[in-house]
Amino acid sequence: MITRQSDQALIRSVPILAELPAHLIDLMLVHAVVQTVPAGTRLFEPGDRPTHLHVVLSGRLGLVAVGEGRGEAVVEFFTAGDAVIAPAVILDLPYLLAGRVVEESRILMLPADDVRHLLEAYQALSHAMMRALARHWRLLIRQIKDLKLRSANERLASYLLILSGQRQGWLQLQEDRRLLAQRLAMTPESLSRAFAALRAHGVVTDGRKVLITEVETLRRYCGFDDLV
Amino acid sequence: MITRQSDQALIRSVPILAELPAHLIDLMLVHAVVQTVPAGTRLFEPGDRPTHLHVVLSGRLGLVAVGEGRGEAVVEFFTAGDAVIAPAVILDLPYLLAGRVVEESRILMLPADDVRHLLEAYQALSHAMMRALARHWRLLIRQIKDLKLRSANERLASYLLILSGQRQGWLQLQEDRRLLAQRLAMTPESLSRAFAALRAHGVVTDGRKVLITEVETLRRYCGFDDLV
DNA sequence: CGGTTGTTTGAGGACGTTCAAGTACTGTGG
DNA sequence: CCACAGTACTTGAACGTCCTCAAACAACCG
Repeated sequence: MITRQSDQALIRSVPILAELPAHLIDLMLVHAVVQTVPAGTRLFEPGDRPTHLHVVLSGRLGLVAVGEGRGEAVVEFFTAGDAVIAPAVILDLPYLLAGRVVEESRILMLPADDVRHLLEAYQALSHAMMRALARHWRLLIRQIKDLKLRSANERLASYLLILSGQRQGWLQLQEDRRLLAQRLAMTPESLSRAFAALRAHGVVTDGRKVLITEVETLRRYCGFDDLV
Repeated sequence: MITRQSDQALIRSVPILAELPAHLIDLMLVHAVVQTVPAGTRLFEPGDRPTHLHVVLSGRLGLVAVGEGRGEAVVEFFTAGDAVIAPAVILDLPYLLAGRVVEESRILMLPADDVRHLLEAYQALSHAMMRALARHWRLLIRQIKDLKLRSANERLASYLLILSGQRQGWLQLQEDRRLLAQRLAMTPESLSRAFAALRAHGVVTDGRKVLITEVETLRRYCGFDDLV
């Protein structure tokens, strides 16, 4: 039962739900609950069977690859509106990644069985889910391109350009350096050096604030392509 | 118009089509054509708008990331039954990758407009497509984990274990060393050294044939996890 | 104020690339 | 049948990138 009015509003603006007819949204929410979870919470671990589809209403959550004895890496951050690892829920297969709450978040939890049944029954829902997966698929491709073709410095440059929308000006990093390093597949030390290196290419830093002074220089430095 | 009997059989065993009612398959094939394309054919380049959904009926095709001045990398190989870059077709957005035919293939080409219309109209189709995307999503995740957490040698070991189904015995590489190196994000030289290194962990090679003698040794070496 | 945590800097080393040479296999034409 | 060229793969040496380890520094908080 969803009680808070603010949650109701947030839920109806989630991409996979936004365009659904109201009665279908209500159906999805029958057994749904919303939880406030503090930073550090581990929602699930690799190998767990998904019991719920988690949807981030607010806050921030990291998908973490755990390599026994090989450290951890962040595959992606999820924020408001993202459905977390729908593929595991859809296919009813164990998670490949861990879900860690990075800053306090409100999470909508939809029972996995309900989701699967509704996906089979309702055209509008499976179509919305398909499009959400397609969009996310492209994010992963962009990341694989980065990992295979770019150096550590270039990966940081590319990440900053995407964050900034390729516009000159200040932007605010949402993660601390350690997490950002794990997302960019490098150590915190290398990240620090990468920021230092980018000073020569139009990037100034001040704590978690970053100023991009020369977008074009930075774009050329990392071979940024405009493919959306 | 699809004339060959053998194509008809292949088409009906493609995952996204297999479970559809016959009349829906017929609808999808109204404007479809099947082409035989030789190795080396470039089906599309990054930035191209998708005109067709390509489905591989036989042969082999590589999805290639092109980094201006940074070389090329293979993101994934596609073989019989795979629908090639459905996300670009679904969203009607430019390709992020190039499609290159690696060995002579027969390709089913479905007009993109038709595919999008049918995806909107038919529950069975969007559901099948959603599941196909979810499965492929997990492949990409596994690759990102490899790239972020494993060394070059370990990536090769992991690739061989997946190819072999984790069974002892001979297996046949389908790609030449250069392409395999591009798939594993290393140079052909490093790949050669990686094969040499794996000799100490239960792997023997003879041209494109590879013998895994000690599955367990190899699993431990690369920290292989069983998550399906 | 000391302790904790997050970031930077430096030195040394491991992993992987680059460049260069060498070997093996293939098909071609004499 | 052999000489030759072309391709695929391997091996070696030097170099560069990034990691590891260690220390220094800053900010924050009890």
